[in-house]
Amino acid sequence: MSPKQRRGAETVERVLNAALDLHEAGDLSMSALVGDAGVSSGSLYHHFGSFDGMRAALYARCMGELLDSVVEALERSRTARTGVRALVEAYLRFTEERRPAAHFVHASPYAGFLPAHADRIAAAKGPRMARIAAWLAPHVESGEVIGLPDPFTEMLVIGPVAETSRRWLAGDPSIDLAAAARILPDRIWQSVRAVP
Amino acid sequence: MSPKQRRGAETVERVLNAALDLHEAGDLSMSALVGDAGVSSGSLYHHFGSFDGMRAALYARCMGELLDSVVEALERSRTARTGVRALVEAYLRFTEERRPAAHFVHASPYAGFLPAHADRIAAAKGPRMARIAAWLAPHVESGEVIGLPDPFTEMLVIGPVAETSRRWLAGDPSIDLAAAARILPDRIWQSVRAVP
DNA sequence: TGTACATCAGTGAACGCGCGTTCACTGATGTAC
DNA sequence: TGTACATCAGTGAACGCGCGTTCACTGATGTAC
Repeated sequence: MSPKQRRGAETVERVLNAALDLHEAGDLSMSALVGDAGVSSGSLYHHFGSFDGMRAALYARCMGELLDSVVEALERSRTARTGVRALVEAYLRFTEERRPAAHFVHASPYAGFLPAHADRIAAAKGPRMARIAAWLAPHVESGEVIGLPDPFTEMLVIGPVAETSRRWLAGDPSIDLAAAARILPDRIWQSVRAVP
Repeated sequence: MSPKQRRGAETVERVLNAALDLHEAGDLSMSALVGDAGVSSGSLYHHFGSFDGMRAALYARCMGELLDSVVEALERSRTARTGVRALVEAYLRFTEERRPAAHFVHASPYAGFLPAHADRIAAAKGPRMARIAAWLAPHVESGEVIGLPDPFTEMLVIGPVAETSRRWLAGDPSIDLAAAARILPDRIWQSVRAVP
């Protein structure tokens, strides 16, 4: 189902870009997408199998990009403290600079198309999450970061940042992402550091 | 638009209950709702004005209930530390015990019906949020809780809990709400306490 | 270098379905006198 | 206590619309010999 020719890969890109724009405008549908991307519905089915398949592909791409920028920031950091700070800042920067992608990522979890394409999503998330875990492990072992059962360190770090992004994306005028980038990193660090 | 007779109030309740069940089953639509609630579409329009109006009413009800249980837990606590703990536990308990309501609250923010009914939502949230703020203020003034610009204390407390709930609601098997209730309160407290 | 052929990519009219909405109407409830 | 009347509550057939999907087809690309 993934494109075998250069022409096909370009079409897929064009469709996903148009879909992201349409979703940001609150008007993503098959007919609108076919119009904006300049592609026939048949071609869209050729590449994605279904409309939901297209949405799953778009979700995998956006989520992959978000995790990439987070992982990149993380792997540039040496200490646990600067790593947490860099991760938080990268997440917030992605939200601001790539608003449509961040919006789609946050809007999708209950959209219903994820369960049917769980494998594709896992393929996009898995390797990146593994790199995050690999980065974190030595800092837990060294006693800088508290060791918690599996997803809770992630919840503590991602939780406040994701909630802040979500509110900003929903148009809450009381959210200032720049202020969040100043305030949240230190506070989040306090929640995951190991105090001997 | 709110019911003037007892009969009307009962119908509204019956409709909202059926709608919540249908949403939990992933099948909330006008026709399904009319069938399950045993009400005509005309009656539904009489009370809610539109399908989206009905969803806004359901959201306001669920969000009000969630905030009520959180506020109640908070106001039973005297110290800042036990308050944060009680809030986190109440939120997680609500997620587990009132799954359909929690699910609807988390699934709605990007559904598109909220902006058009913002006033109704604000009426449900406002008073409860004010009580939370009123509870918090003296603990900030006394120097127990760090004073942060407006929504950031909320982000730090709600963020990890909301993210945990969301994952659990989405069916993530790695999330254990009981473990979350054991681990998160202390860690969240570390993120908002003022260390002199 | 040229041609045959399999596969990939793309077309777009047509389809059925289920959605939310409307409206002219009947029945129930409560109040005024 | 009884009756008239305004308002609230509820009915359900009918409607139009836009949705995602299908399919028989043509055109483009790349490979083998």
